[in-house]
Amino acid sequence: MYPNLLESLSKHIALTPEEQELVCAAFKLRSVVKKECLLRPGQVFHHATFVRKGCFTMHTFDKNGKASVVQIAVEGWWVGDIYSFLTQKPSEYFVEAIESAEVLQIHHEKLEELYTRVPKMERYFRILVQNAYITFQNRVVSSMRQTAQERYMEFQQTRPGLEQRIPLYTIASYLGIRPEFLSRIRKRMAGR
Amino acid sequence: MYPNLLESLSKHIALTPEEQELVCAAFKLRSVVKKECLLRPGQVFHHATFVRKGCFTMHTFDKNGKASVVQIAVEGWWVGDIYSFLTQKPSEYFVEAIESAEVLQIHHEKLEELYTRVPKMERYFRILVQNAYITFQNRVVSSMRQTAQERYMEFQQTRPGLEQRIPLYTIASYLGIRPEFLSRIRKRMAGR
DNA sequence: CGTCTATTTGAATGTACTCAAAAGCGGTGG
DNA sequence: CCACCGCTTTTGAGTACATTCAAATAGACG
Repeated sequence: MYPNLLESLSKHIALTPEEQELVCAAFKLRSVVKKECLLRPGQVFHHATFVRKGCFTMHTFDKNGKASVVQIAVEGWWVGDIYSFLTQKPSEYFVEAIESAEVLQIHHEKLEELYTRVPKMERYFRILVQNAYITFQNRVVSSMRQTAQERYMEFQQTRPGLEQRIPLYTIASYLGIRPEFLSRIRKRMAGR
Repeated sequence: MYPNLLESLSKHIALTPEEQELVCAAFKLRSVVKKECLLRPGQVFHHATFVRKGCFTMHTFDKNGKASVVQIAVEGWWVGDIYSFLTQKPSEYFVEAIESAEVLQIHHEKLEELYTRVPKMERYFRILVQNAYITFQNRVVSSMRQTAQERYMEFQQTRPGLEQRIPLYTIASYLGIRPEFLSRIRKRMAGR
């Protein structure tokens, strides 16, 4: 049994004890060392992946070799390329552990099977996709109307504790700015 | 029967003639005059809405009264706040006709009913959400690594014909820039 | 035609980036 | 335990991209 997974599920669906067992039995625990990649461009993201411990980023590199961080996931979050998982088409992204981590994974096929036994899970994953969708829509809107500093302050509020845990350059890339500039923003906010 | 709706459905699912009838019968045709709103902030988006003719934007205004255009939809597209529709929660957006238009609409409840008769439709709408999701994810990434001019050129390619059809300030807002600047970009691209 | 709105232009400004270099920091091996 | 290495963060100076504000021009519609 995986209490943190169940807790996350319980936010959207109510499972009976039997269903909880079925669900947990379907997932496998996997350890991931720092800098290990769960996904590389060209690969299909085969496993729905719940972070039990540690921290991941999903990112790509542009032609100049600069990273764009699309997603940051810590304990209690799902990580990975949702689109590649749903369509089982190759991804364009890296999914990389930036701390040593533990994840709970279920293979795409096995999830389909689980849906037939625990249909509520289908609802859960549908809600997950909806939320991911709204997250990106909001990110588009806030990148249109907010300055880098405003986006950084929003980041601090919505993702408390992350700044002291992950490198500055990762946050900068997530916010769509250069590390040098985030450094200046921090200095400015500290009041010199 | 609505041929353009059926054509759009056929891109992802194959319907029998009987199913096609069922589906078309479930939709209602509605005329919309220029500047009319199908949705305003605070309202729930009750109808899945397919554009048969004309053009719509989905947008909000920030505290300074500046619009942010989140979506532009023409014939053959679906329009509206997917999140509000799926969750039946109030929206934060306007959905406005920028040309007089005709849409095909199905109420949220009636769609649920249609799902039981034509289960393939559930698949169709799931794919629609996935595509909307990937669209926004790509927009986040391209706003991180591209200049305004590059985004504009991408827009021209992915949405051919739209530039001569909708106002410059709408495109500018969609791209996240000011109209004056888009005007300069166009001038620059025309070669003086 | 006149009015209203949309677009263009100019000048000044601000926000964020580039490049280069210095400083800080953590780990590793002598 | 300290010196050194590699990587991250900070700092400085110059620049590019995009905005602001104001005014002029162009287009659309009645």
